[in-house]
Amino acid sequence: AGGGQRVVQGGCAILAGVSAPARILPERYDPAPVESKWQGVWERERAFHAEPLARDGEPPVLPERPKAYVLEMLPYPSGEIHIGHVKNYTMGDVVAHFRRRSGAAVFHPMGYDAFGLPAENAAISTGEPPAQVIAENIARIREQMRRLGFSVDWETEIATSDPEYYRWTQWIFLRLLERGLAERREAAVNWCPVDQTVLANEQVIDGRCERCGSEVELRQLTQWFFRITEYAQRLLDDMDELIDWPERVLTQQRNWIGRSEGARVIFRVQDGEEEIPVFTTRPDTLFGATFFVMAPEHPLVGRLVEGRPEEAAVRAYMAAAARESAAERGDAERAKTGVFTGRYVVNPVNREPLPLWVADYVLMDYGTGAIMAVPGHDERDLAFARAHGLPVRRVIAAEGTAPDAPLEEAEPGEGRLVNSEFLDGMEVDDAKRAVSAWLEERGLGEATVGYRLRDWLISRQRYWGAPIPVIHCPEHGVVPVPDDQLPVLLPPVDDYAPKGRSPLAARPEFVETTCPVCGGPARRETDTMDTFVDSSWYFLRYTAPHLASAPFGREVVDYWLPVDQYIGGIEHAILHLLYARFVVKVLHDAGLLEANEPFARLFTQGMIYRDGAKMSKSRGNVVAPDEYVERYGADTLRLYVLFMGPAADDAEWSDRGVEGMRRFLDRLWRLVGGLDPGPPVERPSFESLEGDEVALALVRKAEATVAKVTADIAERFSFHTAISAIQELVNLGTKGVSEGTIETDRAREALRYAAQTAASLLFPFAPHVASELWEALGGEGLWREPWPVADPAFLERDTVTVVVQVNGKLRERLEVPAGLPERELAARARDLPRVVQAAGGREIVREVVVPDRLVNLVLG
RNA sequence: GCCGGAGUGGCGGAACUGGUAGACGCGGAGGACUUAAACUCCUCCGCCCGAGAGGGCAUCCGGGUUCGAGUCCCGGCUCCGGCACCA
Repeated sequence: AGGGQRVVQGGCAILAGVSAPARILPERYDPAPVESKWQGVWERERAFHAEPLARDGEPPVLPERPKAYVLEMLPYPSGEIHIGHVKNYTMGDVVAHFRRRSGAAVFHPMGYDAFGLPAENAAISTGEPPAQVIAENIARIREQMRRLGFSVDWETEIATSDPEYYRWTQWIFLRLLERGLAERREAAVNWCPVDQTVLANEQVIDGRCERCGSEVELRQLTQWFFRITEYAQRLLDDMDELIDWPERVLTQQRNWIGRSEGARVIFRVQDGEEEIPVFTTRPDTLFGATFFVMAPEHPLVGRLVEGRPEEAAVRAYMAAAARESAAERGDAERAKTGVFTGRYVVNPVNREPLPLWVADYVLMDYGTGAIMAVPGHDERDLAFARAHGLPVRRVIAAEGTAPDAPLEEAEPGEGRLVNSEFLDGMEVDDAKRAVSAWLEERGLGEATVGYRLRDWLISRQRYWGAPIPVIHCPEHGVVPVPDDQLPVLLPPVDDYAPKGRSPLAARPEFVETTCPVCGGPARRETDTMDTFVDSSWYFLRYTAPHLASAPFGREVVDYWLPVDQYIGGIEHAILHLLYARFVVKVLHDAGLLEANEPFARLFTQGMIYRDGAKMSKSRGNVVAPDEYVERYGADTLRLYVLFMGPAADDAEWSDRGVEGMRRFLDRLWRLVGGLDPGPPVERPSFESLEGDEVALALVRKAEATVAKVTADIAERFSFHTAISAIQELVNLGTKGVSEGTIETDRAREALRYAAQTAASLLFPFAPHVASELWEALGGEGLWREPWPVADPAFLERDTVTVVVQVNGKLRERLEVPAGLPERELAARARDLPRVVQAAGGREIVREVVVPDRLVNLVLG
């Protein structure tokens, strides 16, 4: 379409002669100019900036409007964004736009999880410094996101590797240190031999490094831990009350925390003073204990065997256990090995001496590192007893089983206690309570709870992270860096390749310092923090991105938190999502924050596959977002990633599907482009459309679509059905045009109204093209246009289709006025020829009538 | 083994409170437009029988509840995710 056609609009139709009619849009939909135009408009108008933010020396003004903090998990700037990010950020954008137009103050920030191994490894491979690599990647990612048109508030953008940010990561570390929740101690820890650093338990998957996949070793090292185990119960309890999360994520966290109820029972070493407590979930089987086992790492083992004939064998066993990998150690199928120590412990309930063994099937970091072995009722203990010729005793007998019946396998659970003195005859649960009470009265134990969760190991022997802000003084031990000396800046180094100790240790000018307490010479801690520490509080910092006096402002953070809708990948179910909950609870307990939970609602998206496989560069099946933006436009891509299927499910990529989505936008573009110029129309009243079936059908469909799309976004997170509803509306409009049924003025107005509605509803998904269409239809600023509300008059029908069944089988459909009385409905149904035929003369014994829906005639 | 989720056309999926199974899209078949093609538009497509009218069978399998079940209950199968030598 040429520019000359605009003349027609100016009333010079005569001069323009018989040339093409006025067009409100170019003939063809070309996304590129449309998208850059609207991106420019939104940027100039600061359309998506939200207040309040915390600023130094400026008290915040809190809005009266309801707030909505909409957040997606921030990306790692280790390369470009991939198609999974597009899906993630588009979902967030839909919610943000929807809430904004529904009247909420919407906070929708973005940042970069910029510290950590991915960025550092990228730097190592390119030879550039990590800071430079991530700066380049951030610039590229930011540009990609802009081209996708996300309604992000770029004024609050942060990167966790920025000193302005990690200063406060260090500050938070110090608050944990103050509260006794950060602790340096020796423990058997996971060591990745390729990445040359320790890992948290959460970062070991099936005995392998979460990042590089290599088999993890166990090493005895002194490391920094966050005592997340102190919060195990609260992390569990608050799941039920405070947060609305997908069941599978909650289940994963529950499994990970692994609560089990049981008892602590104290065993005394025979001929010695040592007391060795055990944790058991089956204190009722205490009389069935026939031996006792300690983990090879148990600190008491050395002392117990010292100077004894068994010492050499035990020490050899301990050394062998220390060489095992995490996977070997965890393998339940392996033969049960162990050595006898020559010592005995005394069973507190019956004074029976039990031989004390050391075996690697007992783990040091669960329970107490020692167990009472009950081979009659525990599979592992039975395997060990059989391998080493130890006795097996029955203490639980199922109904009809003799107390001395032999045990073929470890029998758990149901039955009554036998061979157990004062417990005999009790049910298992009663016996548990009875024995716990008995032990407690005598100071020999008590009922207690065990957790599988381990403390969070946060130190890393790698360069690209926030330095742990403490100083080691020969006089004063571990001394925190004073708050006013933060940040402890990450020094530039030449060689940050992993060597098994922090590269910071090779910089004397970094390491050598003075003790803040005594001023004497001291050494800085050289380990850096796990990146999951950085990302455990970033959503707080967004509310105060440049605040210099504090990590966040109390009033502002209390206004925005908790995040109303958080969206991200399921892979963080027990990493980031658990850590962030923990850190927020700690800050809450420290009185720094009102919120007790960071994320009120969570949505976890599915993965996108291609050719039946996970996308990867090596497979060559990666979908590059930029190429699709180039070819089809950002709006098409955004729509397609949400249309693929339920947002929570995995989905298979299809280029044909993308083309189909583009065809839909082309169709809508042509529909709107064929309309006349003019101002937007109001919704016609229901009465005014009486008698005009075409007009009525269009407005009805428009209103039904409003209701459907609103519910799908707000209540169901069902974006693919919302999009298909808009497609139905558009299809009805294009069908009317192609069939030539839009003949009356009322019908033309209704079509225009339907097109406006389609553009309005499409906006959260495809904001550029929707804005352009809206403008073409005479509207302006669709991003601030109130979200439509359906008129209920159009949702009610005056005629309805009633289904007629005979014996539950569909036989006929009946078009009747809505609200027809039951008797009338049944009478009409009975007389239908097909019903009569189906009945075949048999008597109707029952009529089930659901008004406006169905009649079911039951034959005798 | 324990915990959680899921099984619907050729494919992705829809059916939200037990009431028309298959919306929307992909794919396929036929047609219109075109010199031709692309684009676009129209019609049809769960399976089986039937020329048709119509009928039968269909939501993983087997039972059950109900006038009526993809949806609820019981039993089983398969797949996916988490935990697992955790005492």
